[in-house]
This record gives sequence, C-alpha cells and structure tokens, in this order.
Amino acid sequence: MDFQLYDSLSRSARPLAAADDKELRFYCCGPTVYGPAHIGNFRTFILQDVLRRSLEALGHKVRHVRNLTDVDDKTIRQSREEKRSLAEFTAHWTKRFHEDCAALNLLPPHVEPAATAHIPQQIDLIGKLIDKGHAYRANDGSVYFRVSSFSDYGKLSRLKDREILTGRPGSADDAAGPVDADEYELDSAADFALWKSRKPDDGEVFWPSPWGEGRPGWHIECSAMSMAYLGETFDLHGGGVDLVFPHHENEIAQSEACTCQPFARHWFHSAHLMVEGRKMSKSLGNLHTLDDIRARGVSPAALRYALLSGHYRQPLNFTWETIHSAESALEKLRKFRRQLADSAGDTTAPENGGWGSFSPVAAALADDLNTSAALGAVFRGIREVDATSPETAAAAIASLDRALGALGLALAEEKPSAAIPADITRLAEERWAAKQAKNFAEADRLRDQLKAQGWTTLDRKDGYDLEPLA
RNA sequence: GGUGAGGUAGCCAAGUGGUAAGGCCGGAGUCUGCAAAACUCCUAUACGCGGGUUCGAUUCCCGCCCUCACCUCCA
Repeated sequence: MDFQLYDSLSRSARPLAAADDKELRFYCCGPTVYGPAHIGNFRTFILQDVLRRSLEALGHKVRHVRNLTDVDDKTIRQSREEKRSLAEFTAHWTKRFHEDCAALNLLPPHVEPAATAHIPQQIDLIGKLIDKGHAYRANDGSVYFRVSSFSDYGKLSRLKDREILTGRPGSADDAAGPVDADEYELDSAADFALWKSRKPDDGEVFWPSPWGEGRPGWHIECSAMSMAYLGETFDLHGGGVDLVFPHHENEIAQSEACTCQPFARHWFHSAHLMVEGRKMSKSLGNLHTLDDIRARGVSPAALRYALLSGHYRQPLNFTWETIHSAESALEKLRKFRRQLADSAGDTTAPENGGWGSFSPVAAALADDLNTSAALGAVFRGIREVDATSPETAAAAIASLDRALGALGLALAEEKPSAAIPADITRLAEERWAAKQAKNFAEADRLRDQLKAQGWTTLDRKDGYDLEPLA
C-alpha cells in the first residue's frame, strides 16, 4: 500500500518510500536525558513509533535510529548540582526513559546512539566543514558554522520569509550569561556553534580536539550520528515542530555543506501537546510526566490512546477528561476482544490473515498517519465483525490485533488483578451470605463498608466479583 | 511585528463542493431485592462572523473576530 506522509520541507503530502526500495531509513531526534520526559515528549515518540509500526504492518521494512543527547548545558549543569558525574547522571535518566518507553509500548529503535559515544565522528565532521570553508574557529577556541556560506540556509523553516535574525548564538545556552562580542569574533549573529571550547562551568566534561579541549555544539551530534548509521542521505527525519528551527535547519546546513548531498529526503514533524488549553511549562505546573499520569490512576495505555486521538499535525489538547475518555474507550475494546476470545476458544487464526473489517484502519494510517480516523475505523470495524463461529472469531481477533498493533495498543494482556486483602474477602463473603438470606439491609450495609475501604462488589447470578474502586 | 496552525454537537476529534466518522458524557430498555457491571438501542435543527464564486459551501476565494504555536531552552 502506498503510504502518504506530509513532508514539512516540501510542504506537501508525498509518498513515503525507501530510496533503495528495501529499507526505510528513519532518524528521530531523541531525548535530552537530564530529567524525566514529559507527556509532550512522548507524544512525539509515540507518533514516531506508530509511523514505524504502521509501515511495518503494511509490509515495509524500517531501520529506526533515535539518539540520546547526553551532553549539553542542561545535563552538565544538573549533574554538577547533584554532584554526580555526567555519565552517572545521564545513565540514570536514560534508564528511566527506557522504562517509560516500555510502559508506553514503544518499540526500541534499532540503534540508539549517544552523543558522548560519537565524539570522534563529530570532530571529523567539524574538521571537514572547516576544510571546506563552511566553519571557522573563533579566538576562544570554539568553532562556528558560517551560515552565509550555505545558500540554502533557511529552506526548511522559510527563514527568508521571516524577520531578520537577531540575537547572539549560544547566548541563551550559555550559563555565563551575555558574552562580549569581541571575544567571539562572529562573522554573523546567525552563526552557530559546532564545537564549544571548555569553560569553567563544564567541570570535567570535555574532550580533546584539534581546536583544544571542549565539547560538541547542540546540533552536530544528529548530523554525525545519522550519517554514521543511515548514510549521508536517508529517507525520513522526525522530531517535534519546535526543532524545525534552529535544530533541523542547522542539521541540514552542516550536513549538506559537508557532503554536497541531500540530507533527509522527507521530514516528519509532530505538533505540540497542550495541557488544559495551554502550552506545557514548568511555571504553569502542567508539565506532566508518566509518573504523574499513573499517580492519577491512569494507565500508560490510556495515555497512549489519548495521545493518538488527534492528528499529528494538529496541536492536541490534553485534559483529564480526555484521558478518562481514552480509558473508557480502551476498556470497551478490551471487553470486545475478551468476548471474541471466548467465542474463539482454542481456535487460532492463520498467521497471514488480512485486516478483515479493519482494513479502513490501514487506509487511514497510510493516509498521512491519520490516527484519529484510524481509531474511528477500529470502532466501526468491531461492529462489522463476524464472530458466529470459533473460526471467524479467531480471524477477527487476528485482524483486530493487527489493527491495534499498528497503533501500538496491545490489549492481549489482562489488567493485573490487585491482590484482595483477607478482611475485604471476609466482608464480601458476609455480604453475599446476607444477600442470599434476603437480609438486604445488612447486605447493603456491608456493601457500603466495602465501598468505604475502596472496593466494589459486582454480583452475578451465582456469585460476585470484587474490584478496587477506580 | 513576522511565520505557521486552527475555530465542527456538553467534552475530545476526523472529514467532505452535494447536506457531517468515531470516542467520551448523557438517556432508555433488559437484567437485578436495589445497585453496579454487562448487553441492546437511542438522542442531539454541531461546521467562529460577514461577504463572494457555484445549481449547491462546513469544504474554494476575500475580509473580520478569536485561540494556539514558532521566531536561537524546548518533543
């Protein structure tokens, strides 16, 4: 199936395809590991994951690379404040990131390169840029990219249509505060750092280079690592919209100035997540992490569902009502699947079944990753499912799983049932006995008591189930 | 100010030049001692405002109002 995806460089929907017709090479800008990722970060990573899963479900092969930014101002500053080495600090947050990704059912990328593990590649790239006249060394030992040397600069973010650039490179990024213009000898305020010379605030974080001790600039790692694992030209590059400028613009400049080859052939940018109608920010206190979500009793799967409920190019408004809605919708799907499983019994479907009544899900995903329409198609699909025999039920499960699998919404695993304390069991037993004896007043009293302790009882004809209150 | 995205029923959210997916919420019925759960069914004169093009616009064009984002921290 032809897969259409909007390309933010050409500003049009284009067929997404591997240049070599074999494997789609996909690079994603990953997290800076200096703290827990927030749900906005995860919106982007989940979208990338769904894109990959959808392509794979439709028979495409994908090579997925997502980097880890484990050296920058934030990681250095924070690790110093905590009096930990940079490596120890970033390892801790990397582990946490991986745990969160697993909880959200994100497929691990095939390669997850860390910036600090690719310093030589970055130095090599910077050296080539100097040799070709695209970069210069300032008198403090830092190396800058000369924006004026790259005529295509601004093609991704339409810089020409914007106001003239002002400000100083690295100033907001520099813990030392505003810098003296003479010190840096910049050719242009738009020039950006490729290599930052060692500063006192960097502590022990530095590497030797032909330009003295220092560390890589913000953008160079992605150019170096994408080239290392995917080649000078690759098929698709993804990230949040905020990375369009300057990060991706600078990646293009560095890479294309160096190789004289196109960098990424297709750009995939996902819109931001809003919280309660506002931008997420620490000052508003709405920068939720996965732990915050779980503390509210929401499952990671529901978060994933909620983050897929809108189209990726549209800002999505996250509210607690939305996520409650997602939890309910997901529970409806789980129940439906359980019923199918009951009907199917031991019968299993052949491996290579199709999408069945869920083929519109595939069509929606292949049409610019329309997850919202895909979710709608899932619900329309379940109405059309034929489960009149174990065989058809088994086939329906297979096609449902295929559709939900493309969205990364695995329902197969049951919710772990919470352990029921003995006193709760005893109360429930007493209530059941009272009910059987038609002593309803006593039964209701005991039911209230259970409720007060956070449990609810669901009666059947021949017994009852106990469930914790949500 | 510049650039970009958007305003669809109570909420979230697709989509289309010919009268509008889906989810949540809500309601009814079945069941139940009553509930809850489950199952079945259902509702809603929803397309920001004003013009224009058209046989016909929510969908294209123009203007306006409002919201949000980006403009060197940012997924």
